[in-house]
Amino acid sequence: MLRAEILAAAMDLLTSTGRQEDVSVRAVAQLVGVTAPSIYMHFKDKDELLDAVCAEQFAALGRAMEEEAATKTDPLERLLAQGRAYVRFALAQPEHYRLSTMISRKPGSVDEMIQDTCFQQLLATVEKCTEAGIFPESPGSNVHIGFRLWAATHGVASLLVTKPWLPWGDVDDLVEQMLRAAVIGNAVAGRPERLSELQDLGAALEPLWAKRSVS
Amino acid sequence: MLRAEILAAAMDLLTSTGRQEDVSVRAVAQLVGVTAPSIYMHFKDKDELLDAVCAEQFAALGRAMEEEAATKTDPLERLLAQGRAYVRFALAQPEHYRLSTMISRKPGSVDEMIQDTCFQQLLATVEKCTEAGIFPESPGSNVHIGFRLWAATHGVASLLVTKPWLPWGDVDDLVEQMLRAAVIGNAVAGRPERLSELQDLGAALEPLWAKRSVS
DNA sequence: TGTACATCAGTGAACGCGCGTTCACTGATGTAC
DNA sequence: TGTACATCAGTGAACGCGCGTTCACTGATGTAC
Repeated sequence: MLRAEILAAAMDLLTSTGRQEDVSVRAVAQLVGVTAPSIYMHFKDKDELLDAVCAEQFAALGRAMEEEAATKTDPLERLLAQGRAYVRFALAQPEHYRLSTMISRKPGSVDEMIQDTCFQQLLATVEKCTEAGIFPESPGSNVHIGFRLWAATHGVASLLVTKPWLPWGDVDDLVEQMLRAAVIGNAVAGRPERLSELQDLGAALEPLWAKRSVS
Repeated sequence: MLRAEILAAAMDLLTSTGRQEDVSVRAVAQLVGVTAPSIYMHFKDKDELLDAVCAEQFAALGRAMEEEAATKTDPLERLLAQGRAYVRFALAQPEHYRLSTMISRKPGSVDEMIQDTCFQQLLATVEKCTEAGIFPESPGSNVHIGFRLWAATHGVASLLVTKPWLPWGDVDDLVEQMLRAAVIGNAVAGRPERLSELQDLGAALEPLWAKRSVS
């Protein structure tokens, strides 16, 4: 038996039961066709197994984002493509997404590095966008923008995953609008002078920069 | 013993252990100073108790948002205030927030109505903003904008709660920027003609409306 | 005022369960001579 | 080619545990006469 088989079984189990708490060492073993103690030949304990599941999940997410982004050359298009891939991926395997992003796993785990890879990918695209003049530039601003775009994307993915029964309307539309609003918002925010170009709309938005400094 | 005492104990336990899975019927009973079976005089089962915890949580969130919003009259200021209150509330009781928004509880539960109350509050402010000309108007657009603003706010709250060790920088700043970007994005998105007012920035953002219709 | 009774919140013991994990073991496989 | 031995993935039984929940019960309190 291979470590990979156990990992695959754990992921399948998460998909088929749809409940993280139903993934027990015993159930995984049974699915592999092996007795429970065998698992411990490949994983120190259950936590290590779940960490591996998360790592695998993030690795796959990274691949999905890369694949989708590869179809575009324009940096802005790439950014949107990555966002779409992210949400689509989350919705395809909701329980995996929940496990990876909504359950606190120890920060020192394997997954952190791979998770970071996903973010680096996003960050690279943000940098390209900044070079193209889409986002404002200041020290560290790309990372901040990256975090905010991630938060926006995660926000919509996460709500769709945990509250699928709400009347979201057309999901593709929601995601598209969400991503665009996030891009536009981050492009314009932090540049009050651009807002004033929007004439009366800029005036309506005036409280956004009137009372607080925007770093 | 009162039902309210049990509820309070359950909420305290969630705070003090910081782990949802440590909230057992037995532990709650012990904290109240009562034996486990007594719980069943006030709650049908564990699920009903957790549902009540969620409901209480959303009720408190609603109060926090209302309180914060009450300090502002300008609709845009109110919107930002509600967002700030939301995130602050989530960060004050991270495990409560996780339980309420990241664990799938049955949609038919008590909490749905109260949860809806929070959203209605946000929606009312969005409507006022639309009337003030901040957001574009089309059938159902206020609800869509409400969902997107919620997603943005939840996104940042949720990441801060589940991944507090990431280098977010100053949290207040992050939240403020996030909320502003969300507002601006939703104000401008869906009105391509406004984007073109942004001159060269508008040109850079051109892919956002060039290839797809924005409803 | 005193007794009999009903009410009912709370008790203590027990149920069956599935869990993660351990341990000494088996038995097939590959290698050395 | 045949025998002796080492390796080691996988086994089966068992451990202790905490869980949600049930059940017949107790014992304090309030009411009726």
